[in-house]
Amino acid sequence: MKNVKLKVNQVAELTGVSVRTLHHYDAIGLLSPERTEDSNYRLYGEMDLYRLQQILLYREFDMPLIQIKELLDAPDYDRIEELLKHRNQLEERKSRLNTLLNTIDKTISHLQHKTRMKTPKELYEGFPAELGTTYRKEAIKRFGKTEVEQSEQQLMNRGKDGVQALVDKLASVHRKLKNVEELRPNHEVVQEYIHEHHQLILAFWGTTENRWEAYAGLANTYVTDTRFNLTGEGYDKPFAEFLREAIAVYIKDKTANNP
Amino acid sequence: MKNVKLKVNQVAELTGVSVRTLHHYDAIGLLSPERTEDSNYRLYGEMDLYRLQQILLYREFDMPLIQIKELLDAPDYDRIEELLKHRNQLEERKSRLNTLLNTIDKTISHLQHKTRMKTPKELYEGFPAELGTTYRKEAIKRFGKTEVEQSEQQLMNRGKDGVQALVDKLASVHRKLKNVEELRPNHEVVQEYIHEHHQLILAFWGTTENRWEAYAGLANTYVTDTRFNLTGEGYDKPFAEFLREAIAVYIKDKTANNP
DNA sequence: CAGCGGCCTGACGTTAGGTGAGAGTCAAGA
DNA sequence: TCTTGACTCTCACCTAACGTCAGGCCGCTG
Repeated sequence: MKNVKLKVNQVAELTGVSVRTLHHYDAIGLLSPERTEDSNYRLYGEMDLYRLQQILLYREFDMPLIQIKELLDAPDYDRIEELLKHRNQLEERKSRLNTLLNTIDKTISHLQHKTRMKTPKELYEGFPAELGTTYRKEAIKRFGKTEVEQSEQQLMNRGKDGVQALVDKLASVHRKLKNVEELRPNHEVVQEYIHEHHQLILAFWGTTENRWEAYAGLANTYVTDTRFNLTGEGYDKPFAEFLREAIAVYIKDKTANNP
Repeated sequence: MKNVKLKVNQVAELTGVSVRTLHHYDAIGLLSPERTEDSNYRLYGEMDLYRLQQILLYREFDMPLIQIKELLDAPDYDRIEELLKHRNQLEERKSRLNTLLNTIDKTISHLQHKTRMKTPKELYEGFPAELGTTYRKEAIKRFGKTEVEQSEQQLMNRGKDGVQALVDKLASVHRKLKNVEELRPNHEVVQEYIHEHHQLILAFWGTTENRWEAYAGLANTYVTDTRFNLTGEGYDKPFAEFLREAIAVYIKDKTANNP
């Protein structure tokens, strides 16, 4: 007969529970092993380990520890009764969960109907000019109708608020860029913002594929097309040129790293 | 436009939440209504009530309040995402519950097989020796086969659980008696335990009729038959003699009072 | 003006441990 | 032999979502 006597850490590693948990079980009298004479260390014997196994089993059932304690101190026939009771509770929880899942589905669907839109026309309302209907025509020429319509569908799936979020974020990035207009176009911070800008443009295009030529073309349009109102204060040529430079740096950097 | 302004108790009755809950939601900044100028009472307006409705909806989904707070302060499209995440969590919980139900069923079935019995043979397995098969033969000689079989049927009608309960209780009484072995056999406490013992033995005999001679015979057998293992630690003659004396006192006392 | 009900804040308890802090213990290396 | 690091102990505060007092303020009514 092996006289196993394990200390807390050994038990913890053996069973996967934390030392604190063992302390706790001792504190509430659920599992109180003997102690060493002098140092007062906890020593777990075979019986203790068996009891711990039982505890972990019942704990798996989401049973409160106090109830587990009663259960383990009761004979088998009482345990069956308790387990049956507990089983019923679990069954109730399950049916409640099913109800919850249904309700949550309804809620989601409701929210989607509230925010989903149906036509591309609706989509382009409130769009930034550089990505509006004019761009759409050019895009169809360049990428083909099918792909453009796919992008539009992608965007519409974001829901009205989702698209608005993109629009807002783009405006925000423009503002941030305007604030660092005095820096070199290849400045770290500027390039960081340009990266954000690029990601947003890609989102508008409904793609994650890097269309460097298109992006460069967009940068160019900022300068040549006076209709653009990036900062909300009219056409700003110096800023547009700053942007074009910064974007050029960004593209050169990216295509150099991932040719 | 009606300018509803409700106090905590009115809101509580209207919505079914407790006043304390409203205080709590205020404390964590989830729902902070305006206050009256002088008395600092909380006043809930229409918007507050609507927000409370939302809170209760999401709370139904077992969503932590902190998360509900973020959700309600976020636009619709973010909500959908959060709800979808949360839906997944619920789905995981559900599948975990199913696993739990299976495991608990196995455990119950295991315990039942451990304790269930079908035949008198099985009945006597795990029986205390003084009431086991040997006793049965003697009992038939003394009381007749019919009556013994009736007793057995009685016992089996208690169900597997019930019989095990009796066995356990008898063992428990033995232990309690062992603990007071040092007292006089006519000590109040000892006699109280002997009374419990007597009741249990009568239950095993499937009768409520006082068979004093049989009980005295049993007490005698404790001493003479070395197979008996009352304390779970082998034959214990001094303890058996203590028991015989105590039972003798008990019988004398009872027959004196109810001749 | 006293009393009563409603309201307030503050504080402690609940579960099943997590996360230290401060101190004692043990075995091994310098 | 002393020191160091790993391990252990207890004490005690923290979590979520409130329940449950306790002590004190407010307003309305007899």
